[in-house]
Amino acid sequence: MSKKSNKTGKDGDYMLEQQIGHLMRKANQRHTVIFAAAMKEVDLTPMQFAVMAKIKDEEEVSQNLLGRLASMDPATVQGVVKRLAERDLIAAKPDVNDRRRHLWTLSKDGEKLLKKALPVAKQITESTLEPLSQSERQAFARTLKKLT
Amino acid sequence: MSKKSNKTGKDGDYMLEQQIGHLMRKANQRHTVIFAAAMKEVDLTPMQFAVMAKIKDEEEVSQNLLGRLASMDPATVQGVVKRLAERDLIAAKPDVNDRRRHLWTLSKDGEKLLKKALPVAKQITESTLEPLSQSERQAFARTLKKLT
DNA sequence: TTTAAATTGTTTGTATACATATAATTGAAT
DNA sequence: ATTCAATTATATGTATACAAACAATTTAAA
Repeated sequence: MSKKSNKTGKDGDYMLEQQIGHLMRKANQRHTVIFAAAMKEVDLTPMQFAVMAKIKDEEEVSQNLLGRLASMDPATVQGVVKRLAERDLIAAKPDVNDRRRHLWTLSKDGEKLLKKALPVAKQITESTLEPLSQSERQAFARTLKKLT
Repeated sequence: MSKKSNKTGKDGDYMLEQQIGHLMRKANQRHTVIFAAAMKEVDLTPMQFAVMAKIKDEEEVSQNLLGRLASMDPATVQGVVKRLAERDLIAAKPDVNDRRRHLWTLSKDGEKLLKKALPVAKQITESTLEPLSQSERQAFARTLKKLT
């Protein structure tokens, strides 16, 4: 009666290993390990790198906008920029038009480090997707975008 | 020359929104929101629920094994069980054969709560996958398992 | 058996992640 | 122009997540 592919076992049991949340979490864990290993030299976390990449795109960004661009909470982005600023990789100037805002930019060191980090980041994406065929990669990305 | 589907932009620029790590992170964020909303009444986080589901499967488990079963660090599982134990949802007895170990079991309250949480968890999986067709769901799960 | 190696659990420190609350400031509505 | 609402950044508290170091104990090896 019950099929082999049931996600809930014969007694309606919950099978953690079959749940999509668990699978996403584990895939993410693997990606995080790959990321940390590859970025060991430049010493950037995924979110630190994302923030720097976004500042580069925008040239000058307020902290909140930065968060929205990188899909981060205002409270979370606050800590990320704080740590990057402590390392003098980014710096903030006051916004003359809006005294609430900090406008973040890359420092010279930040630009230099990001230049080193960018090809590493591309390699990380490649390594993460390595177990998949080209068509699987495309389907995977398409599916993830639907889940956003 | 450069194709529309390039992940790196015309100047070799890094496009955060196209990177698989970013997409996985955002999909996970959405799942987390769905989880928290659905589990609001029983008040269990994803990891708290996973730990309880695994204890139910095993009847009695040591803390470290619990972590391995739920793909958690020993240091992380420590905090999760601590918080569940504080709520008297789980309890530990010493292992007579190995004095290093705690054997965790569900309490009466824990069993009762888990019984309420299990159908909610299934609903969470369903809601998370809702934007996908049946075949997309299967492909997605298969792909995630490859990335594990 | 005694020493060495591995396992179990704890602790500390760093980094997200997000809810909630707050102060400062800006923009909109009247 | 004044009040009200929205926005920006900060601060606090809880919950993962994992590296690194550690004490207690068990297992394996010599």
